[in-house]
This record gives sequence, structure tokens and C-alpha cells, in this order.
Amino acid sequence: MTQFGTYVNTARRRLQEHDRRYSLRQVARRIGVEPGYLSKIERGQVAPPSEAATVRLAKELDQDADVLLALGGKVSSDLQDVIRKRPRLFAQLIRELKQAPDHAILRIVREVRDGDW
Amino acid sequence: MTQFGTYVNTARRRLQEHDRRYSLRQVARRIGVEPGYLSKIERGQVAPPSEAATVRLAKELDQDADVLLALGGKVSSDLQDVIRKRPRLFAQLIRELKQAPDHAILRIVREVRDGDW
DNA sequence: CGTCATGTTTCCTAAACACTACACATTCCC
DNA sequence: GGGAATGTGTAGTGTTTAGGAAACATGACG
Repeated sequence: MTQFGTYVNTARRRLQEHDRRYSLRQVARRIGVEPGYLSKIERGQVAPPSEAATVRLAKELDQDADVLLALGGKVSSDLQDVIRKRPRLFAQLIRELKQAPDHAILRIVREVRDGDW
Repeated sequence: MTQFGTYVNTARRRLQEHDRRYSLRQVARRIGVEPGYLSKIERGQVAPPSEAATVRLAKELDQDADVLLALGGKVSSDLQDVIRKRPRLFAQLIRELKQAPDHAILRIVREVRDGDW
């Protein structure tokens, strides 16, 4: 349930070992939340923070924002925007890809990036 | 701003012309909300309803749920679930497809459906 | 030893979300 | 013309979200 907190705590402590600027308090200050709040987040005492705070936290801890958002039960709003602009199309695509293996999706990504349409 | 309300009102009134079971009150009753609430929704006096209510409304009015959700500023939670399970992969894919033309996405949908991986 | 920084605990809250309750005026229609 | 049904207006409610404030206990260390 609190994958999020553990993940953040682990990532932060890993950085803290080599650099004491990664104390809970200092990280909290840099991402703009109260230490008490970050403490509760790390121990899963409260729900994961807002999208904005999650993204700042991910950057601070050098983690992938989409992954951290996912752990927080969220999907980046810029992705949602893309879907909301063409809902039928993207809904169909995503549902189709639900069971596709990773490599198939990666292949598509590459195809699209190499612009072969 | 209130695309949603207009869309619902239009769809409902179109049905109501031929079938008086599609009065605001009866539709409200069938989808399980108060008439006053649906009235305000249709006139954009309140924000679009929850995901669940939106889906019931779409079904009732024979509309595409993903489209109606999009008008309400939402993305179906089952799509979000798919993304949240493989955030990196889907984030990459969707951002890549952001600017792709419709036909290119449709082609991918077809390719995937015809299971050629 | 003192003080500085660290992590934690308790209590509180402002705003947003998702509605309900119910009275009211109007229109349908038999 | 009178009851039933329709749409609307006003007010208020419970819940969730996303935190802040401040005090507390613990340890580091110069």
C-alpha cells in the first residue's frame, strides 16, 4: 500500500550515505514541503503528495517522475492531456496494448520515433 | 468551459424528442442522481460529475464513455491503471504519439490487434 | 556539556469535490 | 381545470485532498 514511502525513503537514504545534504529536512526544504509532512510521506502515514510535489521529489532524488507518480497512484497530467484530446483513439490503443509484451510496445515506440508513417 | 453540459443536454434532448423517458428527471433517476444536480450539470452550473456518474450517463445516453469523460476533464481509471503498471513504457509511447496524425495511431491499433508481434 | 541538526508526533485547516434536500414555477395532457 | 410531470433555484452536507505549525525526542560532535 505504501510502496511510495518506502521507495522515496530508500532513494533518499542511498543519497544521504554519500552526501549529507540529503537529510529529510534538507530535501523537504528544497522541494518546498514541511519536514513533518515528508516524514509522514516516507513512512506511509499519509497519502502520496500532489502531482507537483511528487515531480519535484522525483527530480530531487534523481528518479523517473512517471515511475514515482505511478507509485503514488497517479498519471502525469500531460499524458492525460494527450489522451483527452483524442479520447477514442488513445483509449482504443491503450486497451489494445494492455496485454502486449514490453518489447512489442518498445518496437512501436521506435517505429514512431523513426517517423515511418 | 462547459462543453460537458451542452454535450449532455444536446444528446439527451435528441433522445427525448422521440422518447419521453429521456426527460431530465427520468434520466437522473436512472443514473442515480438528483434531478436538480443533473440540471445544474447540463447548464454548466457545477463541475462535471464523478467518473462513475459520467460513465452511467454516457451509457444512458448511448455515448462513448471515454469521450464524455474527456469532456469532463477526466481519463478513465482503467486506462490509468494500464499506464501505472508500466509507467516508463507508456509514458514514452504516449509522448511519442502526441503529435502523430490520427491515421498513424489507427494503423498501430490495427497492427496490434492483428497480433503481429 | 551544550547546541545543532535530525527525524517524528500531534493537532489543525482551507479548499475542492460530489453530491442531496426541497421548495418553486411552469407545462403537459386527459 | 387539476393532477402529474418537467426543469430550476437555493441552501447545505459529508468526504477527500493536500498540506502547515509547532512542539518533541534523539543523536552528533566540537
